[in-house]
Amino acid sequence: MAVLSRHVRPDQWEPVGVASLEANALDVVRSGDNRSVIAGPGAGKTELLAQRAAYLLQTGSAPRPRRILAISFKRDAAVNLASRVAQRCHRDHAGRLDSMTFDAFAKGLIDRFGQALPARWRPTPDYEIIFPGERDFRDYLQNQLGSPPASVGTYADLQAIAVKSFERRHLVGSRLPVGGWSNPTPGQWAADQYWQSSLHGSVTSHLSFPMIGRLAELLLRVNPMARDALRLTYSHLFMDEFQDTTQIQYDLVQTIFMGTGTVITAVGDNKQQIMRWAMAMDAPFATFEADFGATRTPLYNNYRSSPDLVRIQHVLAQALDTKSAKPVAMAAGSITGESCAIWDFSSAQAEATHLAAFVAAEMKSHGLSPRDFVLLVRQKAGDYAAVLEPAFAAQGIPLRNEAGMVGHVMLQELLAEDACELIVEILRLAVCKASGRYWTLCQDRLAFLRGIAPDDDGDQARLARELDGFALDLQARYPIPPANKANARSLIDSIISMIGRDRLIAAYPAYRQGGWLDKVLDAAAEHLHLCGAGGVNWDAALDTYEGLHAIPLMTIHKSKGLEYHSVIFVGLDDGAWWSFDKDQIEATAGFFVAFTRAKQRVLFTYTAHRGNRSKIATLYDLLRSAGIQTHQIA
DNA sequence: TCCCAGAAGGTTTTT
DNA sequence: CCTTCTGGGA
Repeated sequence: MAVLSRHVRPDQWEPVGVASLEANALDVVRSGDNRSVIAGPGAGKTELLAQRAAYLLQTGSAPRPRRILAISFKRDAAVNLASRVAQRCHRDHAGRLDSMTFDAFAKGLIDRFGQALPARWRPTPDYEIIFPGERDFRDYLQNQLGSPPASVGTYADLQAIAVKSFERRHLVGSRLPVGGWSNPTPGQWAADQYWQSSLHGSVTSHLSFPMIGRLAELLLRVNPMARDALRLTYSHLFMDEFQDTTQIQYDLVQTIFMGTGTVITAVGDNKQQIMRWAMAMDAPFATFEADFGATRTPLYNNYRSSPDLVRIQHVLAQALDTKSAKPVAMAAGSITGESCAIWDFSSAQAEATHLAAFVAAEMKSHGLSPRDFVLLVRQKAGDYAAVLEPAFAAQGIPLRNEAGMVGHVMLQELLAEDACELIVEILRLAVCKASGRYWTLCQDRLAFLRGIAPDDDGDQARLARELDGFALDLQARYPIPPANKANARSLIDSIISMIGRDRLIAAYPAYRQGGWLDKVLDAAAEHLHLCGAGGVNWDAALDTYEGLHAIPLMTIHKSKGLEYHSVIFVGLDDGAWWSFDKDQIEATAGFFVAFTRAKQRVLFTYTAHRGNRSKIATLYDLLRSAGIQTHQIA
């Protein structure tokens, strides 16, 4: 791959690392104005941003020392974009892309400039972060609020505030007034009381991420110096998954960048908007286009799914947006027979047995791995896992509930933790036979943690010797995986002390707060000892640890952005889709997201035992109108 | 302490 | 849609 640090002329720039881009994508890559890119599933939205970053950096359209800011929702999306750009660009170029989550961006602003906030809104420098579940708005509203002044209202007015919408509507519902609310409603008064006690009620302030977002917006509104510094720093802004942008995020971006020369590219798919219930804006694209004079540019290609699945997707897409254009299927189909069907079962038990046998048979006959399949559910993954897991185990296929808890940490979260990744890499290096690539991985990571430059041969060599010695020692002490949790924990502790706990905390700010690092390490120990049980060897234990040969089970929401050869949606019934009437568009969007994860095949299962199919009849009608058959299986 | 009726939850990310 | 929690009363 061409990795150049000198500039390329814009007219000579070519996309890097992909065969081609469709015309509109290339247009967006080279654009110099604000764009909202609406693109369906599999259109290559992240790839478009990666190519645009490469173009701007390599042609000098984002001129040094100015930078590109890429804001994502989720950590993995932010990391994914950064690594794609790093693959395509010289280190000097890639280093001018700041790819981060919205929350990391807002927190960074508060950490840098927060002390410049007016006293009434100023958090302590060592403020703590409050996560959902660590606060109780019900208790606050019912028990901790005093009586309001007569000008605000009565005690009964306060009790009338809905607990469920207090945070969304009052606490972080709108931009914060610099001098406080001048004529507060009962809701605003209660919100202000909460703000003041969170900021000034104890030695350290306690803030949630939505609150940090609101404070960051206020900070930049009242502090033109900080705001101008950002405008000057960033020549370009990317926003991924824009359909799920919240008002808090939008307001911050608007305060910083509206009416400036910073060029914004917002990318997403309004047909995949499934977060409105969690504060996402109603029509973010239209608002953005109106406020920023952005041009809408759709993408038409689908690089993910077979032509037959793309055809069915289009039927669903039209239910969400009558004007949606038919995508161009770019991937080939590989399934003989039905690429989509509805399977009826007499019981959840029969369903589990049959699905497990089906997956096992498909793996065998078509050389597929369990990771080519996904079991999707609407909600309560644990309930489904309880029935499906034994059936798949009977076929020799482990099932992994991504939302399952290991100790106090969700499995999916645990495996994505930096500390956890490092531990696995070091274990692989030390105890596995084919450990080649882990040497480079560990060496790079440890060099980063210790601040050793890539070209510092002396220190790099010393690090390599230390790693080598540590690996030999570990091999000798743990010839087989640890048999109990205490053993696993002491193994992990010795790895952590080699890495350097302080260095870990310094490099990853998340470990600075609370007992998160210890929660992660404890969960890692628990998981390691469970995976090593039953006298398996190290390779097998670590494969299980990483879920390499397990079929994943997850909710639709967790599957967003992922893709699989075959999608098996378990439970297409009224029970699972209880909220269907509340917001039919959003529910159908969820259905669309589930369907569009598949590259080759989608199966829906139903059993009357779990519920009817009258409330969601429109979903069944859609499938029927796309020619999909229902089969009574067992 | 138990029972009952009505309310609430479920689908999420983030250092 | 079904399950679990909550508060008030016995």
